[in-house]
Amino acid sequence: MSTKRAKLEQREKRIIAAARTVFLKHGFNKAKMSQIADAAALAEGTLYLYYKNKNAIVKAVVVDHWRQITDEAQDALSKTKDSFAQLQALADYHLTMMVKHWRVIELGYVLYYSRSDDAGENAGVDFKRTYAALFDRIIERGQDKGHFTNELSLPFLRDLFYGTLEYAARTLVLHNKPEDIDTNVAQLMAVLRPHLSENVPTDTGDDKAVLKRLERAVRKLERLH
Amino acid sequence: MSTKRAKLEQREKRIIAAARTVFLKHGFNKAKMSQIADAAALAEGTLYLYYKNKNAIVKAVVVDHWRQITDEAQDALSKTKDSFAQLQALADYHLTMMVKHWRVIELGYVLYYSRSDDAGENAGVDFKRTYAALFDRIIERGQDKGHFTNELSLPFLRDLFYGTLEYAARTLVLHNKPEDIDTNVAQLMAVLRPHLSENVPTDTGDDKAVLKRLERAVRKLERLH
Amino acid sequence: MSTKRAKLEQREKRIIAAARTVFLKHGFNKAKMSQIADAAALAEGTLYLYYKNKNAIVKAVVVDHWRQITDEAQDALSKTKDSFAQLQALADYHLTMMVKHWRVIELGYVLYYSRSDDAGENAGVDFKRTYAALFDRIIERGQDKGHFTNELSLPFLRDLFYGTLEYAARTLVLHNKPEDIDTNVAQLMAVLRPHLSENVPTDTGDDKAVLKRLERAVRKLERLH
Amino acid sequence: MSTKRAKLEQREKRIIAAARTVFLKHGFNKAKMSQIADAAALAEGTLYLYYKNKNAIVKAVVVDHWRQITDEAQDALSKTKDSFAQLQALADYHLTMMVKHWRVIELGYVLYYSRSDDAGENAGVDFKRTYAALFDRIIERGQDKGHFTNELSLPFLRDLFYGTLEYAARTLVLHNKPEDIDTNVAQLMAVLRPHLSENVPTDTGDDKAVLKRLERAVRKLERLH
DNA sequence: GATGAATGAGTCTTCATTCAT
DNA sequence: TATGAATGAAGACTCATTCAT
Repeated sequence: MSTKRAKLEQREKRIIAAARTVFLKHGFNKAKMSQIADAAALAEGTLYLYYKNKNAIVKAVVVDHWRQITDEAQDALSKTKDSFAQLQALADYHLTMMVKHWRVIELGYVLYYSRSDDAGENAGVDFKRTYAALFDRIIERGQDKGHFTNELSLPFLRDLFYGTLEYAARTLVLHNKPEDIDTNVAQLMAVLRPHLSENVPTDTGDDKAVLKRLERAVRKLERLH
Repeated sequence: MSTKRAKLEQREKRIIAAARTVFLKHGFNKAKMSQIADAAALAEGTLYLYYKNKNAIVKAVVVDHWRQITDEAQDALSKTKDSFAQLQALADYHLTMMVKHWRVIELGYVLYYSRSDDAGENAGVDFKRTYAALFDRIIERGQDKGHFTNELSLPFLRDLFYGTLEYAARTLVLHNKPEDIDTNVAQLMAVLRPHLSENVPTDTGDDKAVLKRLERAVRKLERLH
Repeated sequence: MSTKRAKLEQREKRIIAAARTVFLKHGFNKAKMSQIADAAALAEGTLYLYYKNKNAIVKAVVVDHWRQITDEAQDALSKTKDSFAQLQALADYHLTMMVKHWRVIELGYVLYYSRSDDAGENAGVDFKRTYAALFDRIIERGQDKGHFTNELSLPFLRDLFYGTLEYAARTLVLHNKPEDIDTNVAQLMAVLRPHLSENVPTDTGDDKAVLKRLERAVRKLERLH
Repeated sequence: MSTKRAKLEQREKRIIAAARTVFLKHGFNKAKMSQIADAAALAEGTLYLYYKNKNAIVKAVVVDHWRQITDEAQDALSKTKDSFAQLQALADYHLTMMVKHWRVIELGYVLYYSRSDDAGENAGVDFKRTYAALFDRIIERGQDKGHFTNELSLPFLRDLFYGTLEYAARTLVLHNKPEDIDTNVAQLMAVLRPHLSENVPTDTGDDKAVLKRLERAVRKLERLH
């Protein structure tokens, strides 16, 4: 019955949701199976009907997360066909997501660094891959269409893109300024543009940027008193 | 007395060195106090004479690591006075170090994400700060000397710099290509140069002089925070 | 109705057969109810419609086994009327069976040594009795017919017979030499013959033994009243 | 310090003693580590300083038992130089011991039938070997001295000897008649003698007929029970 | 100061058994 | 009757930390 299948999936989702909550609150090691069971309103043993062990649960949480944001990101990209605009949309989406789901990302590291003896259990730890490929595709298409140069290597561009945004996210989270997402995205795009677009008469609006920041600085000064 | 002090410090160093080895090999959770004690050729109980608990030891390891690389980086920087060359030297040093000491970095996260109940224990987790400041100083001095523009905000530049390099390091480590350090550094510098150096044929604005002075003023205001 | 009864019994047999397979493969404790259910092509819960619990199933397996080999042994015995030949046939059958079904025998011990709190559950653990009685009957009949002496007590003879064969079976199994069954049987018979057959010049002290037993029998009779 | 070594061994002995008690009372599977710890007046964790796991403890119990009885049996044998007398002494000792320590013997089976994945953990499960060798040595020496024939193979003799005694022990235990040890030993020796001794002058009794009839009468009385 | 044996709280996981469907 | 998903009690084992020597 599709009902059965549906119920099963719903249970799985409930477990994942519960687990995510608990893992985010306590981190992998301090999260207890009993807490997850409680949060999912299930018996502890029941968890093991759906997932082999604690590791399998984190993996499911993380994989689920990346699948979900891959879908969302794809939606965000579909709104424009311009390669550069897509890049900006991805940057925006990524940074927003990172700030919001910071600790899920961290959770992913648990998977990298817990090598189990059971071969095959580590399979599917390439959860980021599809997501990361979104970036690659934008770049490659842009290059195919002749909009982008390939002055910089794709791996480097990717590292620059995601690395910068991850650090930016961390900065924003630590300093508790999630409102600066736009600024960071804008600056990242400013950095990338000349290395992607063919003959961009270096960015106009330079002075405007300065003026904008002046305004903000002034506002802050005003607020300080 | 100074002998006593010296002996104490030496013991501490031996513990840190031992702990670093063990932590790097097994990660925080799988590293056992007994292993650390063995590696330090001390009894387990003795560790507790020098460090309150396991957490205190990781902290010491991480703090020590960052202090050490801060020193080394400073040495690397001292070889030139040209701001851009310094930046390149820092990038080179940082990437090399990251590739080499990848897991120490990861170790640092343990500290962020293990909130102990004991207030104050989490103090001093700003181990990266001094190190990160190296970058800031290069940029600021470059700007002060008029070599660098401040088209991009310092926090953003910092995130771009370290974020890109961390991701690049991860890529190099995962793909096992530590020889590509230079390529990555070169590309990063290529990306940064136009946003730092003055003489790049930026837009042919006339009122540049004014803007420039304005910019510097803004920068200082911003730094005042 | 008899159809119903028949179906029920068939189900029980299927369960027993499945359980035997699983128990033999894994031993009692490592055998899982789920495995038995799988092997019987039934749902786990269904097992409990036929047997109260896991213990009841082992018991059924063991009892069934002994009943079955009792039948087979009886067949083997029916081929001759000579007491000694029957004894040999039984020895041969028993050793062959032991080597083949070694672990079923072990399984029987589980029943002895798992005292359940539920009184009465342990009833009927005398599964071996009927089988062991085969030996007794051969001896007794042989004695009745005057073919066998009773120089040795029946219990002792029984222990000698089965004990020797069980150890022999173990030896054969451990050393993986199931072909030596005949040799062992032959030696056992050689040992028994002089103590059973009349015409053998029996050993001295024989009369004393008889007298002693007479005394004991008398004493018991006295005690009975 | 020999004090240290002594203390260690004493602790081990205390654990073994405690474990033996608990295992005998509950059997392997139902015996809990916590019970053993309690019985040894130690913390549960302490057990693991001395023994790797529960299995290691049973093994130690069983091995210790067999070593001990091997020693005791050797003492018992040393009291005579006559091969046959030694055999009788061994039979007597063995049966007495089996009746007394019945369940320790059973415990040994746990080791046979619990194959661990950890290679080498199963090493030393030949605890019986040295003990069993006592029998072999008596037989072989007897043969060397020309006192024993080798009409029957050594392995068969061994199986006969130990098998019979084990079954006899079980019978005695089950029927709760530990006083019949002598009877069983006597009968076993009676069985073995003609197959070992060279020229036993069997008695040329005349009054056989009388004895025979008496025997039958006794047998029937005995059967009446 | 140094030791390392002892501690025991803490947790994942298993699996016989139940019961709603 | 049959099912099999859900249960939850139970237990082996780990390891950071303590403390008597």
